[in-house]
Amino acid sequence: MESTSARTDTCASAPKAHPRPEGQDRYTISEVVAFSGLTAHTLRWYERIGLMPHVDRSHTGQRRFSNRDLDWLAFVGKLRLTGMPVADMVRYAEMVREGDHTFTERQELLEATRRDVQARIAELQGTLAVLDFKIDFYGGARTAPERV
Amino acid sequence: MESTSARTDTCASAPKAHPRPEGQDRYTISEVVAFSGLTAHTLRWYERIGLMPHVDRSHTGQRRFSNRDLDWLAFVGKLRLTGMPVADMVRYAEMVREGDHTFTERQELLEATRRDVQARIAELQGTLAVLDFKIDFYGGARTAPERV
DNA sequence: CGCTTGCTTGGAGTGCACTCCAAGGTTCTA
DNA sequence: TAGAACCTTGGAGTGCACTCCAAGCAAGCG
Repeated sequence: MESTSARTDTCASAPKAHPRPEGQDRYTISEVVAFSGLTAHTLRWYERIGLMPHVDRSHTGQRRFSNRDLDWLAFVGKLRLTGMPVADMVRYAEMVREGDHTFTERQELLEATRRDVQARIAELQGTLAVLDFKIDFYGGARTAPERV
Repeated sequence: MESTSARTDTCASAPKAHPRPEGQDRYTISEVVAFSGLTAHTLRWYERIGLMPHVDRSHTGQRRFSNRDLDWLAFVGKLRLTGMPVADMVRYAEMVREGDHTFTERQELLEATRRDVQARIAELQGTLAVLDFKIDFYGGARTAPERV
Protein backbone atom coordinates (compact mmCIF):
# COMPACT_ATOMS: atom_id res chain seq x y z
CA MET A 1 0.00 0.00 0.00
CA GLU A 2 1.37 3.25 0.99
CA SER A 3 1.66 4.88 4.33
CA THR A 4 0.52 1.86 6.19
CA SER A 5 3.65 -0.12 6.81
CA ALA A 6 4.06 -3.73 5.90
CA ARG A 7 0.97 -4.93 7.68
CA THR A 8 -1.85 -4.61 5.23
CA ASP A 9 -5.31 -3.64 6.41
CA THR A 10 -4.93 -0.45 8.35
CA CYS A 11 -7.68 1.63 9.83
CA ALA A 12 -6.88 3.94 6.97
CA SER A 13 -9.08 2.24 4.45
CA ALA A 14 -9.81 -1.47 4.75
CA PRO A 15 -13.27 -2.15 3.33
CA LYS A 16 -12.80 -5.46 5.13
CA ALA A 17 -16.24 -6.48 3.94
CA HIS A 18 -14.75 -7.81 0.72
CA PRO A 19 -12.28 -10.21 2.21
CA ARG A 20 -9.14 -10.18 0.21
CA PRO A 21 -9.16 -13.21 -2.08
CA GLU A 22 -7.16 -15.74 -0.13
CA GLY A 23 -3.79 -16.74 -1.46
CA GLN A 24 -0.80 -14.52 -1.12
CA ASP A 25 0.26 -11.66 -3.25
CA ARG A 26 -0.40 -12.89 -6.79
CA TYR A 27 -3.92 -11.87 -7.69
CA THR A 28 -5.23 -11.93 -11.25
CA ILE A 29 -7.02 -8.94 -12.60
CA SER A 30 -10.41 -10.61 -12.16
CA GLU A 31 -9.68 -11.27 -8.50
CA VAL A 32 -8.86 -7.61 -8.08
CA VAL A 33 -12.06 -6.70 -9.89
CA ALA A 34 -14.02 -8.74 -7.35
CA PHE A 35 -12.14 -7.20 -4.46
CA SER A 36 -12.02 -3.59 -5.54
CA GLY A 37 -15.28 -3.15 -7.39
CA LEU A 38 -13.40 -1.47 -10.24
CA THR A 39 -13.61 -2.92 -13.74
CA ALA A 40 -10.64 -4.58 -15.43
CA HIS A 41 -10.76 -1.73 -17.95
CA THR A 42 -10.36 0.78 -15.20
CA LEU A 43 -7.53 -1.12 -13.54
CA ARG A 44 -5.60 -1.23 -16.82
CA TRP A 45 -6.38 2.41 -17.42
CA TYR A 46 -5.13 3.37 -13.94
CA GLU A 47 -1.88 1.63 -14.76
CA ARG A 48 -1.60 3.33 -18.14
CA ILE A 49 -2.01 6.80 -16.71
CA GLY A 50 0.46 6.20 -13.89
CA LEU A 51 -2.01 5.92 -11.04
CA MET A 52 -0.72 2.43 -10.19
CA PRO A 53 2.79 1.33 -9.42
CA HIS A 54 4.12 -0.97 -12.08
CA VAL A 55 2.17 -4.12 -11.50
CA ASP A 56 4.08 -7.38 -11.51
CA ARG A 57 3.53 -9.75 -14.44
CA SER A 58 3.46 -13.51 -14.87
CA HIS A 59 6.09 -15.03 -17.14
CA THR A 60 3.62 -14.64 -20.00
CA GLY A 61 2.84 -11.03 -19.30
CA GLN A 62 -0.43 -11.26 -17.38
CA ARG A 63 -0.87 -8.95 -14.44
CA ARG A 64 -0.35 -10.32 -10.94
CA PHE A 65 -1.44 -7.83 -8.30
CA SER A 66 0.12 -7.84 -4.84
CA ASN A 67 -1.38 -7.03 -1.44
CA ARG A 68 0.45 -3.74 -1.65
CA ASP A 69 -1.35 -3.01 -4.91
CA LEU A 70 -4.65 -3.80 -3.24
CA ASP A 71 -3.86 -1.44 -0.38
CA TRP A 72 -2.91 1.30 -2.77
CA LEU A 73 -6.11 0.74 -4.71
CA ALA A 74 -8.12 1.02 -1.51
CA PHE A 75 -6.46 4.33 -0.75
CA VAL A 76 -7.01 5.57 -4.29
CA GLY A 77 -10.66 4.63 -3.87
CA LYS A 78 -10.85 6.89 -0.85
CA LEU A 79 -9.22 9.73 -2.73
CA ARG A 80 -11.68 9.20 -5.53
CA LEU A 81 -14.53 9.50 -3.04
CA THR A 82 -13.20 12.86 -1.95
CA GLY A 83 -13.83 14.06 -5.48
CA MET A 84 -10.14 14.62 -6.17
CA PRO A 85 -9.52 14.72 -9.93
CA VAL A 86 -7.66 11.76 -11.35
CA ALA A 87 -4.88 14.05 -12.52
CA ASP A 88 -4.20 15.04 -8.91
CA MET A 89 -4.19 11.43 -7.80
CA VAL A 90 -1.64 10.73 -10.52
CA ARG A 91 0.42 13.64 -9.24
CA TYR A 92 0.28 12.16 -5.75
CA ALA A 93 1.34 8.76 -7.07
CA GLU A 94 4.25 10.38 -8.88
CA MET A 95 5.34 12.09 -5.69
CA VAL A 96 5.28 8.82 -3.81
CA ARG A 97 7.49 7.32 -6.51
CA GLU A 98 9.82 10.30 -6.30
CA GLY A 99 10.62 9.51 -2.70
CA ASP A 100 10.79 11.12 0.69
CA HIS A 101 11.70 14.59 -0.48
CA THR A 102 8.09 15.05 -1.59
CA PHE A 103 6.71 14.47 1.92
CA THR A 104 5.81 18.10 2.49
CA GLU A 105 4.21 18.52 -0.88
CA ARG A 106 2.18 15.36 -0.40
CA GLN A 107 1.05 16.54 2.97
CA GLU A 108 -0.02 19.85 1.49
CA LEU A 109 -1.97 18.12 -1.24
CA LEU A 110 -3.81 16.03 1.31
CA GLU A 111 -4.48 19.05 3.47
CA ALA A 112 -5.89 20.95 0.52
CA THR A 113 -8.05 17.93 -0.24
CA ARG A 114 -9.19 17.86 3.34
CA ARG A 115 -10.25 21.49 3.11
CA ASP A 116 -12.11 20.77 -0.13
CA VAL A 117 -13.92 17.87 1.48
CA GLN A 118 -14.98 19.96 4.44
CA ALA A 119 -16.19 22.72 2.15
CA ARG A 120 -18.14 20.17 0.16
CA ILE A 121 -19.71 18.79 3.32
CA ALA A 122 -20.77 22.29 4.32
CA GLU A 123 -22.20 22.83 0.85
CA LEU A 124 -24.16 19.60 1.06
CA GLN A 125 -25.45 20.51 4.48
CA GLY A 126 -26.66 23.75 2.96
CA THR A 127 -28.59 21.83 0.35
CA LEU A 128 -30.13 19.67 3.07
CA ALA A 129 -31.68 22.78 4.57
CA VAL A 130 -33.28 23.67 1.26
CA LEU A 131 -34.44 20.12 0.62
CA ASP A 132 -36.00 19.92 4.06
CA PHE A 133 -37.76 23.19 3.49
CA LYS A 134 -39.20 21.93 0.22
CA ILE A 135 -40.07 18.52 1.54
CA ASP A 136 -41.93 20.09 4.44
CA PHE A 137 -43.78 22.23 1.96
CA TYR A 138 -44.90 19.20 -0.01
CA GLY A 139 -45.72 17.23 3.10
CA GLY A 140 -47.54 20.04 4.82
CA ALA A 141 -49.54 22.97 3.55
CA ARG A 142 -49.68 22.15 -0.17
CA THR A 143 -51.13 25.54 -0.70
CA ALA A 144 -48.21 27.77 -1.59
CA PRO A 145 -47.93 28.51 -5.28
CA GLU A 146 -45.44 26.59 -7.32
CA ARG A 147 -44.57 27.05 -10.91
CA VAL A 148 -41.87 26.66 -13.45
CA MET B 1 -39.92 30.84 -8.33
CA GLU B 2 -41.36 27.69 -7.10
CA SER B 3 -42.49 26.64 -3.69
CA THR B 4 -41.78 29.91 -2.14
CA SER B 5 -44.95 31.87 -2.59
CA ALA B 6 -45.12 35.21 -4.26
CA ARG B 7 -42.56 36.83 -2.02
CA THR B 8 -39.22 36.20 -3.57
CA ASP B 9 -36.23 35.59 -1.40
CA THR B 10 -37.12 32.79 0.94
CA CYS B 11 -34.86 31.13 3.40
CA ALA B 12 -34.94 28.32 0.92
CA SER B 13 -32.15 29.63 -1.20
CA ALA B 14 -31.44 33.36 -1.30
CA PRO B 15 -27.71 33.80 -1.84
CA LYS B 16 -28.55 37.36 -0.80
CA ALA B 17 -24.85 38.16 -1.09
CA HIS B 18 -25.28 38.89 -4.76
CA PRO B 19 -27.95 41.48 -4.46
CA ARG B 20 -30.41 41.05 -7.23
CA PRO B 21 -29.68 43.64 -9.89
CA GLU B 22 -32.04 46.45 -9.05
CA GLY B 23 -34.88 47.13 -11.42
CA GLN B 24 -37.91 44.95 -11.50
CA ASP B 25 -38.49 41.76 -13.32
CA ARG B 26 -36.85 42.39 -16.71
CA TYR B 27 -33.24 41.30 -16.44
CA THR B 28 -31.02 40.81 -19.46
CA ILE B 29 -29.02 37.65 -19.74
CA SER B 30 -25.83 39.42 -18.66
CA GLU B 31 -27.50 40.69 -15.51
CA VAL B 32 -28.53 37.14 -14.71
CA VAL B 33 -24.98 35.98 -15.40
CA ALA B 34 -23.72 38.47 -12.82
CA PHE B 35 -26.36 37.41 -10.34
CA SER B 36 -26.29 33.66 -10.77
CA GLY B 37 -22.66 32.98 -11.58
CA LEU B 38 -23.75 30.82 -14.50
CA THR B 39 -22.57 31.65 -18.00
CA ALA B 40 -24.91 32.96 -20.68
CA HIS B 41 -24.25 29.73 -22.59
CA THR B 42 -25.43 27.70 -19.66
CA LEU B 43 -28.53 29.81 -19.17
CA ARG B 44 -29.51 29.32 -22.81
CA TRP B 45 -28.71 25.65 -22.57
CA TYR B 46 -30.87 25.28 -19.44
CA GLU B 47 -33.74 26.80 -21.38
CA ARG B 48 -33.17 24.53 -24.39
CA ILE B 49 -33.24 21.37 -22.33
CA GLY B 50 -36.36 22.38 -20.40
CA LEU B 51 -34.74 23.21 -17.10
CA MET B 52 -36.10 26.75 -17.22
CA PRO B 53 -39.67 27.89 -17.62
CA HIS B 54 -40.13 29.67 -20.90
CA VAL B 55 -38.33 32.92 -20.35
CA ASP B 56 -40.05 36.09 -21.44
CA ARG B 57 -38.67 37.93 -24.47
CA SER B 58 -38.38 41.56 -25.51
CA HIS B 59 -40.27 42.60 -28.67
CA THR B 60 -37.10 41.78 -30.63
CA GLY B 61 -36.63 38.36 -29.12
CA GLN B 62 -34.02 38.98 -26.45
CA ARG B 63 -34.46 37.23 -23.14
CA ARG B 64 -35.85 39.16 -20.22
CA PHE B 65 -35.61 37.18 -16.99
CA SER B 66 -38.04 37.76 -14.13
CA ASN B 67 -37.52 37.56 -10.36
CA ARG B 68 -39.34 34.24 -10.52
CA ASP B 69 -36.76 33.02 -12.98
CA LEU B 70 -33.99 34.13 -10.65
CA ASP B 71 -35.63 32.29 -7.75
CA TRP B 72 -35.96 29.16 -9.81
CA LEU B 73 -32.34 29.45 -10.86
CA ALA B 74 -31.27 29.75 -7.24
CA PHE B 75 -33.18 26.58 -6.41
CA VAL B 76 -31.74 24.77 -9.41
CA GLY B 77 -28.32 25.84 -8.19
CA LYS B 78 -28.99 24.14 -4.89
CA LEU B 79 -30.14 20.98 -6.63
CA ARG B 80 -26.99 21.08 -8.70
CA LEU B 81 -24.92 21.28 -5.53
CA THR B 82 -26.58 18.13 -4.28
CA GLY B 83 -25.06 16.35 -7.26
CA MET B 84 -28.45 15.62 -8.79
CA PRO B 85 -28.04 14.86 -12.51
CA VAL B 86 -29.37 17.50 -14.87
CA ALA B 87 -31.79 14.96 -16.32
CA ASP B 88 -33.45 14.61 -12.92
CA MET B 89 -33.66 18.34 -12.50
CA VAL B 90 -35.36 18.53 -15.88
CA ARG B 91 -37.77 15.85 -14.73
CA TYR B 92 -38.52 17.89 -11.62
CA ALA B 93 -39.10 21.00 -13.73
CA GLU B 94 -41.47 19.03 -15.96
CA MET B 95 -43.42 17.87 -12.94
CA VAL B 96 -43.76 21.41 -11.69
CA ARG B 97 -45.15 22.38 -15.10
CA GLU B 98 -47.53 19.45 -15.03
CA GLY B 99 -49.25 20.80 -11.95
CA ASP B 100 -50.37 19.80 -8.51
CA HIS B 101 -51.02 16.14 -9.27
CA THR B 102 -47.25 15.58 -9.27
CA PHE B 103 -46.85 16.78 -5.68
CA THR B 104 -46.22 13.33 -4.28
CA GLU B 105 -43.78 12.37 -6.96
CA ARG B 106 -41.88 15.60 -6.51
CA GLN B 107 -41.72 15.03 -2.80
CA GLU B 108 -40.37 11.55 -3.35
CA LEU B 109 -37.72 12.83 -5.73
CA LEU B 110 -36.59 15.37 -3.16
CA GLU B 111 -36.59 12.77 -0.40
CA ALA B 112 -34.48 10.43 -2.49
CA THR B 113 -32.14 13.32 -3.16
CA ARG B 114 -31.98 14.04 0.53
CA ARG B 115 -30.98 10.46 1.23
CA ASP B 116 -28.32 10.64 -1.47
CA VAL B 117 -26.94 13.82 0.05
CA GLN B 118 -26.77 12.29 3.50
CA ALA B 119 -25.05 9.20 2.14
CA ARG B 120 -22.58 11.42 0.34
CA ILE B 121 -21.89 13.38 3.52
CA ALA B 122 -21.20 10.12 5.35
CA GLU B 123 -18.92 9.03 2.55
CA LEU B 124 -17.00 12.29 2.71
CA GLN B 125 -16.69 12.01 6.46
CA GLY B 126 -15.20 8.58 5.91
CA THR B 127 -12.61 10.08 3.62
CA LEU B 128 -11.79 12.71 6.22
CA ALA B 129 -10.79 9.95 8.61
CA VAL B 130 -8.37 8.54 6.05
CA LEU B 131 -7.01 11.95 5.14
CA ASP B 132 -6.41 12.78 8.79
CA PHE B 133 -4.65 9.50 9.29
CA LYS B 134 -2.34 10.19 6.37
CA ILE B 135 -1.78 13.82 7.24
CA ASP B 136 -0.81 12.82 10.76
CA PHE B 137 1.57 10.33 9.28
CA TYR B 138 3.25 13.00 7.18
CA GLY B 139 3.25 15.50 10.00
CA GLY B 140 4.52 13.06 12.60
CA ALA B 141 6.71 9.99 12.41
CA ARG B 142 7.87 10.22 8.78
CA THR B 143 9.31 6.79 9.25
CA ALA B 144 6.67 4.37 8.01
CA PRO B 145 7.37 2.97 4.56
CA GLU B 146 5.57 4.46 1.62
CA ARG B 147 5.73 3.38 -1.94
CA VAL B 148 3.84 3.26 -5.16
C1' DC C 1 -5.52 -32.15 -27.59
C1' DG C 2 -9.35 -29.34 -27.88
C1' DC C 3 -12.33 -26.20 -25.74
C1' DT C 4 -13.84 -22.54 -22.92
C1' DT C 5 -12.84 -18.82 -20.32
C1' DG C 6 -9.65 -15.25 -19.22
C1' DC C 7 -6.08 -11.88 -20.31
C1' DT C 8 -3.40 -8.76 -23.55
C1' DT C 9 -3.01 -4.35 -26.41
C1' DG C 10 -3.85 0.41 -28.67
C1' DG C 11 -7.16 3.07 -29.93
C1' DA C 12 -11.86 4.44 -30.50
C1' DG C 13 -16.33 5.46 -28.28
C1' DT C 14 -19.57 7.08 -24.45
C1' DG C 15 -22.15 10.15 -21.36
C1' DC C 16 -22.31 14.09 -18.84
C1' DA C 17 -22.34 18.99 -18.38
C1' DC C 18 -21.17 22.27 -20.27
C1' DT C 19 -18.52 25.55 -23.69
C1' DC C 20 -17.65 27.71 -27.84
C1' DC C 21 -18.35 29.29 -32.67
C1' DA C 22 -19.86 32.01 -36.68
C1' DA C 23 -22.84 35.05 -38.64
C1' DG C 24 -25.84 38.27 -37.93
C1' DG C 25 -29.40 41.37 -35.49
C1' DT C 26 -30.06 44.83 -31.19
C1' DT C 27 -29.11 48.33 -27.72
C1' DC C 28 -26.59 51.88 -25.76
C1' DT C 29 -23.42 55.88 -25.55
C1' DA C 30 -21.26 59.94 -27.69
C1' DT D 1 -25.74 58.26 -36.70
C1' DA D 2 -21.62 55.74 -35.83
C1' DG D 3 -19.43 52.46 -33.23
C1' DA D 4 -18.96 49.47 -29.36
C1' DA D 5 -20.95 46.19 -26.68
C1' DC D 6 -24.51 42.91 -26.27
C1' DC D 7 -27.77 39.49 -27.87
C1' DT D 8 -29.61 35.64 -31.06
C1' DT D 9 -29.34 30.74 -33.13
C1' DG D 10 -28.09 25.67 -34.24
C1' DG D 11 -24.64 22.93 -34.13
C1' DA D 12 -20.03 21.55 -33.16
C1' DG D 13 -16.34 21.01 -29.70
C1' DT D 14 -14.28 20.15 -24.91
C1' DG D 15 -12.73 17.71 -20.73
C1' DC D 16 -13.35 14.25 -17.62
C1' DA D 17 -13.53 9.51 -16.27
C1' DC D 18 -14.21 5.90 -17.83
C1' DT D 19 -15.91 2.02 -21.24
C1' DC D 20 -15.65 -0.80 -25.02
C1' DC D 21 -13.73 -3.18 -29.13
C1' DA D 22 -11.21 -6.45 -32.06
C1' DA D 23 -7.76 -9.58 -32.66
C1' DG D 24 -5.03 -12.53 -30.69
C1' DC D 25 -2.35 -15.10 -26.92
C1' DA D 26 -2.75 -17.75 -22.09
C1' DA D 27 -4.66 -20.88 -18.57
C1' DG D 28 -7.04 -24.66 -16.89
C1' DC D 29 -10.03 -28.81 -17.42
C1' DG D 30 -11.59 -33.50 -19.30
